[in-house]
Order: sequence, then structure tokens, then C-alpha cells
Amino acid sequence: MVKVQDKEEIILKAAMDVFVEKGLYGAKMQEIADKAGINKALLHYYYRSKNKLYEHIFRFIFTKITTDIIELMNTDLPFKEFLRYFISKYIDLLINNHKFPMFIMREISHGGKIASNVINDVIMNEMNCRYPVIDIIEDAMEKGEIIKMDPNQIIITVLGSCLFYFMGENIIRTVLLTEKSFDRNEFLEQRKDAIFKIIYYGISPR
Amino acid sequence: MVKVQDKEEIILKAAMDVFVEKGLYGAKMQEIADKAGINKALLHYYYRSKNKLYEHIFRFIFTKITTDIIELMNTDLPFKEFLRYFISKYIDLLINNHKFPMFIMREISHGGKIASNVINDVIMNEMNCRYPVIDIIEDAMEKGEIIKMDPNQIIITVLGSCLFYFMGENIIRTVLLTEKSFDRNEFLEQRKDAIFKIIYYGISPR
DNA sequence: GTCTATATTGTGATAGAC
DNA sequence: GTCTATCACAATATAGAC
Repeated sequence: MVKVQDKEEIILKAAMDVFVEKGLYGAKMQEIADKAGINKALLHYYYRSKNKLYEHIFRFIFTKITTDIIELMNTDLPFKEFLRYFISKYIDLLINNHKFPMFIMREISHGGKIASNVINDVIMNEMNCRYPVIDIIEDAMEKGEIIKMDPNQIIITVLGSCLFYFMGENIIRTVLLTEKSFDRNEFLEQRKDAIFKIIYYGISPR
Repeated sequence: MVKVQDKEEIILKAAMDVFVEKGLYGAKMQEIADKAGINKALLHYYYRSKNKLYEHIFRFIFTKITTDIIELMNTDLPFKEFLRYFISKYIDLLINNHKFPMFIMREISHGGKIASNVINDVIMNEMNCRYPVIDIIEDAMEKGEIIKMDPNQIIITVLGSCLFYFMGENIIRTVLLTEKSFDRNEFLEQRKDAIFKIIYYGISPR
């Protein structure tokens, strides 16, 4: 006999797969039920409605990604090592959750209630403090290790450089990385190094 | 009396707004009809089905963005000026079409037939040549103006750095750029300069 | 808890008058 | 070309037996 705990996890896993792949409107309860090996009625028994199930999934994924990133930033490495570490670990994170950024961004770009509720909750809980990254960056600027500029510009450049491959992988591999012998793992290892070098030396004094 | 040409444009504009905002499944024919000031029946009179209308819109937007970008790359400026020019103009392009990247990426990430058909068509027509950017970059490498690395790494870093703000604007402005006095235009002008400086000096010899 | 069967609603699409 | 009315079906949700 399967425990409730396990069954709920099976449902959640199935729902996650379908929602992440197709979004709220593209996903169908029937498909989720099929994938979980149950029927639609049981889906409604566990989670009263499609919207509630979706919100559950969105909250779970958004919280996971957010806490993972905050975890990565919670370090006392000096700036250069911190930057290298963050980029490397963040890309590892994305390799293991490569469809999450698109899923989250898609939902947020709609600007619906579900996303904004969850975001507000998570930000209240996890982010009610000044980000340590800003401090790390400003500290490095004062020491003269990197040039002075708006720290947000640096952060957005790092995140964008890491995320873009995963959000646009299909089109990037269609128009840019078209070689048959393309090795994704190898490329992403090189990507870690390239992002670090470009950005670190790009903000170093010259 | 309104000309057919005009009416079709009104419908297309309405459909574009709704599809871009909500995607294929989130968009409803009723909403498009309302926004265009007509009824559903007329929508089907002009464009036989929702899918055909959607494909029309997707093809239009994808073609526009692609040709605009190719246009930007069609220059004989020396590398440094080319990079500055491209980043500046590309961000201008995104300011005027800030929802298009998310729309295109969302569709492509689904990997449906509509997107892949259009992409194949456009690539066949517009991109059946080696990209001039690659040549510009490799030329600069050989001259020793920039360090040697995979040109794709540079391209993806530039594109990601430019695109990320627009794809994630909602969340970026919620968690990062939270000041009430935030000036979007000013920030984006600074962004052009920041991206150029970080990347250009990041790939310069040291 | 789990199922089958069914109700209910939403939505794409069409018929037919004007 | 444009409309109202309606169809047909897909999808969410519930009722009720077991």
C-alpha cells in the first residue's frame, strides 16, 4: 500500500512536469492525472482546483530557486573567488533545473495574482534584509579591486549571462550552436569560465 | 467606411497584444475580438482559426525581430565601435518591443510545430549565410584587439546581458531595482554603457 | 481514498440572416 | 463584410458508489 505522503509526491511531480513544460493554460488536468497514474477526480480530491495545484507548484519552485540562490550568496569569500564560485554553482543549479527559469519568468511576465502573491510571501520571508551581494560588491569597489559602477548593473549582467543560455536553449542551438558534435556539458563548463573572465576583467581597474 | 486593409491591421494589432501578453493558450478569441471592436465570427472570417491567427502573429514578430537584428549586424564598423553600436541599438530595439523576447522564447521553449516551422522558414530565407558577426569577432581576435575565445561565448554574453532586463523586468524591479525614484529610461541608458564596458574590457588583452 | 459517471462551464468554430 | 445565435467539444469540477 502506498502512503499518502508518497502519493502526494507522485502527483506533485507529475503536475510539476506538466505545468513547467506547458504553463498554466497549456497544461491539462487529464495529462497530469495520466502522468501520475490516477484519474482526474482524485486530483481534485487532493488539490481542490487546477489553480490551487498550480499555485502550489509555482510556490514550491519559486521558493526552491530563491533559497538556492540566497544560499549561494551566503559566503564570506573574497570578491574574486565569490564571483567565480557563484557563477559556477549557479550554472550547476541551472543545469539541474533548466526549465525552471522559463517557467518562473513566463508566469511573472503575465503579472497574474498567483505569481505576485507567492513572490510577496517569499520576499517577506527570505529577503527582508539587505542583500549581502550588494555589500560584497561595494566592499570590493571601495578597496579598488573593481571599478565603481551601479552594483545592479553587475548583478544583472551576471544573472543574464548565466540564465540566457537556459532560457533560450532551443533557439540558441538552432541558430548559433549548430555543430553536430556540440557537447552541451563541455560548452557549459567553458561558459562558466567565459562568464567569469569577461565580467571579472570587465569590471577590474585598467 | 473602413478599408479592409485597415480592419485587418486593427485585428492584427489586437491579436498581437493579446497573444504577446498571454500566449497561445492563455489568449482567448473573445478578448481579441473585443479589443478589435468586432465579434468572434468576424475574427474567424478573416483568419480561419485561432492557430492560423497565432501563427500569423508569431511569424510576423519573429521575422521582424530577426531582420532587425540582422540589420544591426550588417555594418563595417571596426570591432569596438561595432560592439558599442550593436548594444545601444539592440537595447533601443528592445525598449520599443519589450514584450517580444519573452513571447518568442515562451513559444520556442514549448517546442511546438508553429514555432519550428516559422523558424525554419526565416532561417532559410534570412540566414543562409555565415553570420558576419562571427567574422567581425574572429577578425578582431586575429588582430589581437581582443583575446581568443569561442565567439559564441561572447555573443551569448552580449545577448543575455541585453535581453535579461526585458525578459525579467517584473521580477527585477520587484527584488532588485526597488527604489521609488527609479528612472527606467535613465537606467537603460546606463545599461548600454555598462554592458559595453564590461564586455569590451572583459575580452580585451590584459 | 479511489473510482465511474455526469454535471457545468468555457471556448473555438459555424450557420444563416442582413 | 458584419452580425446574432448556436453548435460542438474540450476541460474543469462534482456526485455518489465502493
